[in-house]
Amino acid sequence: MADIKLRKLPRQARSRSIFESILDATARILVREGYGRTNTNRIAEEAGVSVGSLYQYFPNRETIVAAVVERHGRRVHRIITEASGPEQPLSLDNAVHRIVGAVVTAHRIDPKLHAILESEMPHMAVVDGHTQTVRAIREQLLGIAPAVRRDMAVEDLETASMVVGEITHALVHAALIHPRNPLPPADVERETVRAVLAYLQSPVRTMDSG
Amino acid sequence: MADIKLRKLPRQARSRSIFESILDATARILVREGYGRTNTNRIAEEAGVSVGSLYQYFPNRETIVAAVVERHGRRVHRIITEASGPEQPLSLDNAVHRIVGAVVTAHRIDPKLHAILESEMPHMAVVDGHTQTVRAIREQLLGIAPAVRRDMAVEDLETASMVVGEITHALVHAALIHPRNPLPPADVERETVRAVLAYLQSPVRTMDSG
DNA sequence: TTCCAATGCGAACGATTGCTCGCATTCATG
DNA sequence: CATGAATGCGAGCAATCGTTCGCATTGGAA
Repeated sequence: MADIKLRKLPRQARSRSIFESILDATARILVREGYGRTNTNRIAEEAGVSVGSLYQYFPNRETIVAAVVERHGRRVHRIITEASGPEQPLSLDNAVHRIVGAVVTAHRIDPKLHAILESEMPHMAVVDGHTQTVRAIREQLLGIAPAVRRDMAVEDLETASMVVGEITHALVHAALIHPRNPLPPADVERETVRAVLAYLQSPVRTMDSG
Repeated sequence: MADIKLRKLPRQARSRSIFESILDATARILVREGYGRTNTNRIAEEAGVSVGSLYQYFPNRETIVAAVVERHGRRVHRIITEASGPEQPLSLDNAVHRIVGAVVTAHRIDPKLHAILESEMPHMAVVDGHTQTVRAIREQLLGIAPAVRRDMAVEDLETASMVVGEITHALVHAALIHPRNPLPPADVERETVRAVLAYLQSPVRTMDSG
C-alpha cells in the first residue's frame, strides 16, 4: 500500500473540515480531469484552501491521492463484508447470490472514481485495489465454504476461491466500472451468479481434447 | 485509440533503425522505470539518439508511448487470432481449449510490458487494450459458435461471448500478468477452460434463493 | 482581554521536462 | 566529386509543478 503517513492529524473543527475538503476535491479532480492533471495547486484551488494548508497534513502529493484511494477502498471493502452478512447461508445458491449482490452494491459507490483509480493510477494503488476486492470476495467464499462444502465439486478450495474472486471482480467491473461492451447491470448479477455456480459445481474434467 | 499520427515515416535504412530503437527503448524504460519516468530525454538516451531525432517522427511524447501500446496490442491480437486457427472445431471442448490456449500463449509476449500498460497508462490506452483482447476472444467464440451451438446451454450468444471474454481475460491476467495471488500457470489454463465450459453448459436457472 | 499555539496563506524557488531550432552530418543521385 | 535533400544533434527555452517558508489569522486557555 502506498504509505499514508500524515504530517499531523487535524484537531480543531476548522482543520478537520479542510482535511475532508482536500480529499473530496482530489476525488472530484481525479474524476473530472484525470490523474495527470491532479496537481497540488489545482487541489488547493478546488478545495478552497491554499497549497500551504495541504502541506500542513500531507507530506507530499502522492500521499493525498493515496489517501483518496485508501478511503474509497475502505468503503468498498466494508460494503462487501457487511452486505454479505454474518448469517450462515442456507445453501450454496444462496451464498453466491449474497456475495455477488454485495459486490455489485459495493461497486455502485462512485464508479467514476473507481474507474479512474483502476485505469490510470500509479502502479501500487491499482494492484492493491484489485487485490483487496478479490481478497474480500475470497474471504467471503472461504467463510461460507464449510456450510456448503457438499454442494461444491472443486477439490482445491484455495484455487477455487481465487477463481471465483477474479470472475466476480471482472464481470462486475465490465458492467459497472468500465462499461465498454455495456452489459445491462440487471444482467450482470444473474450472469455472474450463473458463472460462479456453474464453476463451483462443475465436475472434474479430463483433457479429452485440445 | 490514442492517435498515432506520425510526422513522417522513416525512409532510409538508418532512420528506420532509429525509429525501431525508439520504440524498443521506450518499452524497456516503461518496464524498468514505469510510465512516470518515461520522458523524452530518457527515451533518447536509452535509444542512443538525440531528442531532436525523436521529434523527426513523433509529434509528441504521448504518441511515442501510444505507438508502443499499439505495437504490443497488435502482437497479442495476432497471436490470439492465429493460434486459434481457422479450422472448424471438433467440439465445444476442443474449441474452448484452443481459444484459452491461444490467449495464454499471447500473454507470454512481454508480460512485464503488458502489466505496466495495464496498470499505469493514461486512460485510453488501458481501456483499449482490454477491450481489444476481450473482443478478440469474443470473435473467436462467435466464429466457432455455429458448429457447437448444440453443446451450449446459453440463449443469448452476445452476452455469453462477452462473459467468456471477460472470464478468460481476467484469469489469464491474474496468473500471467499480475501474479499477486500466484496461481501456477499450469493450473490457470485448466481452471479457465473449466470455468468457461461450465458456464457455457450450465442450464438456465431460476432465482430460487437470494 | 491577553497570549501563544494552531492553523492558514501564497509568493517564489528549484527541479523537471516537453519541445524547438539552428547547425552538423550523412545519403542518394548525377 | 558535387549538390541538395534527408537525417541527426543537443543546448536551451518556456512552462509546469512540487514544495518551502515567513508572515497573517484564528482558536482556546488563563
